[in-house]
Amino acid sequence: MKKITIGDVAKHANVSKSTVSQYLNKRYEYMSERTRERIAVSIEELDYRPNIVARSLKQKSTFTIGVIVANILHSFSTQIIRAIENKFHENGFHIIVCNADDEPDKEKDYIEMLMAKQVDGMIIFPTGGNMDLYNRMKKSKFPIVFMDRIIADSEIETVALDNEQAAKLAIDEFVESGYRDIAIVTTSIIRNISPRLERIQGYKNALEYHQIPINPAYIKTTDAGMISQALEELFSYEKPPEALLAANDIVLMAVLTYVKKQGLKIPEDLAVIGIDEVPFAVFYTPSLTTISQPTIEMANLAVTLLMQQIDQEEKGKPQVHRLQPTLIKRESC
Amino acid sequence: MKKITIGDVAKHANVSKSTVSQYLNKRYEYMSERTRERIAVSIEELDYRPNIVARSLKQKSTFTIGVIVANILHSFSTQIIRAIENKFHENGFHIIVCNADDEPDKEKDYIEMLMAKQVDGMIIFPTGGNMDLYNRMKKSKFPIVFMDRIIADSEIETVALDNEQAAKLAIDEFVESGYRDIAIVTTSIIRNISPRLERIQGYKNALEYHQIPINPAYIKTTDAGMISQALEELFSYEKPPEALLAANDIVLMAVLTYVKKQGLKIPEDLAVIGIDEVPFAVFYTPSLTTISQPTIEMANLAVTLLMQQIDQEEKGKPQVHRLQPTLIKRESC
DNA sequence: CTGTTAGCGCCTTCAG
DNA sequence: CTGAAGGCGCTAACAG
Repeated sequence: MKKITIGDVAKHANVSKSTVSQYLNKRYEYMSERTRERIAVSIEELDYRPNIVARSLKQKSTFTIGVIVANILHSFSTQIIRAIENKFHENGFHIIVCNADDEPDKEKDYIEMLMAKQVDGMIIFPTGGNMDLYNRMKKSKFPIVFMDRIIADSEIETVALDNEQAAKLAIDEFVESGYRDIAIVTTSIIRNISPRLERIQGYKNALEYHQIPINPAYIKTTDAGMISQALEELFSYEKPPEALLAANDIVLMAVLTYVKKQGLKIPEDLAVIGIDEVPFAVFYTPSLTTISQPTIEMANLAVTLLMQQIDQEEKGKPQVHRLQPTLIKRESC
Repeated sequence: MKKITIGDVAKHANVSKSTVSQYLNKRYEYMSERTRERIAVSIEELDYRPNIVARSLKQKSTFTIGVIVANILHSFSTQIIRAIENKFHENGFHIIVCNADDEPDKEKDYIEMLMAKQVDGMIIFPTGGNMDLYNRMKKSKFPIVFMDRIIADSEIETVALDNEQAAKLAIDEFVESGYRDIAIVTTSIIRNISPRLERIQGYKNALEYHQIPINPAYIKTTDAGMISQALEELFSYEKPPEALLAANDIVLMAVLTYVKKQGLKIPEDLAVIGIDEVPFAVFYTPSLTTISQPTIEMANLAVTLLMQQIDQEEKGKPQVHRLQPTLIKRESC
């Protein structure tokens, strides 16, 4: 059951390897009708398939893209991955998805692996812990675009949400509904992950805008596993918040779990808005008001930007591209 | 910024390419301490990374595995993918994930692409629409394991849930809670997708076991988009069911949406059990009783079986490996 | 212990 | 219009 190669086809069709190669690459302008036909038949009969690895070696292009997400547990990540895959599939590219688990070391490993595999480019949700690597890649003009998280001074094309606006949308909604004691809880901030910082900033700005004093005790940032403790604290205050912005889907789920355990009622006891659209938002009772990210556009933009780099279309200065969130009004606020 | 190769390293270290190659492959038993050191330094200085594509061409092994899921929208798929990726990562393998979208043509495309890319093996959630292809792969001893869906006569190692048991667990629970009018709804069955068929069969067997007559009107199978209509029908009957088994997570979500729209109360108006564990099961009110698949074990088993094939460990007849579901008792029944 | 020599399967001039 | 020859970067005998 040996693998059949271009040589076998050539022999079978009584032509040379290069002729077959021409055929494969659709350069049959200067090829006789007859040979073309013969080659087609041979390929068919032998059930030949070109070896992409060999081709890649020669052409320095593997038609595969590496995608590294910081944390695949966020529904946002999987949504983006799906959209990216779709888009690349249209372009004949494959993607290799890697999950860095928020660990810079793992990310580094993956980046090096993917480089070694000669991927044509990468889309990364950066952990932020590998500046040197990012810079080296940038310097060597390796095609790369960042997603979701802004890495200061990285000079790398980045697609991100307008996070301040996301928080603002939520706060505006809360305020409009008459809430003033509004808390925000996000996952840990110690590694300066930009969306979280920005969402908190947006929260503060929005409160200020509405002339509501900022209560630092209403801002909780903690590891995913510690969210329920943070909530307990929040609700042990003399004046617990009446509204809460969950800065991502993981926080939202923790909040809902806490709410259930405490027998709180939404929105009477606590109004809730979550950033990130979640599948259960519609049928949860009450249905959940969310701030949705335009995942498809974000993915498409990232793909486009990457393809431009791959195709060497110089594009001036790399930028941060901010896409706009939208509020999906439901009943939790 | 040219790519630096093994040749550059050799030159830099004043040795031959093969010596460097030895070094890279950790065969330094017969290598002088000095050369080893020199090579290490050169690699460091030049920031050299081996080109895996070239290595793959030579070694006929790419250390990458293709994973094709029939439909990535099932949470089960993503859970399995995560687990598979984890496991392969331990083995130094990468995976390329493809989504066939339940379209055999797309599946075919992907299989051929992956073969062309010389992946070392594939794990497939088969659509069932490419028997000829499956057989050809099988015949050529290409390493492959099927997941989730049984393809009759395929002679391919398969990891699947004991689906009849899954349904039985649910029915037993319903019956124990005093329900007798029990419906089941699954996504479409026209392409004979085995888990769905088996779950229905398990449902029937279990009812029979409990000496409850089977009411065909209580068995609904329909496209994902049409589930709400099916439910409407179900509830327009003179005697609507009091309990409902959602055969997968997509159905479950549709059911919950319907329930909300109609203002039904779970479990008073309708008891519900869903097959597939879902993230919102715990905090939904009432929390949802589910039948959980042992995703991690299933993934690990699939990986193990595939690795055995890759390592040429002949294993006698291929089998269908059935893993056991477990009931997670909560409040919806 | 290290270097030489041949490829892996394909693509690409460049003759013919 | 077609074939011969060389090379992509790496590995694997086989000499030395």
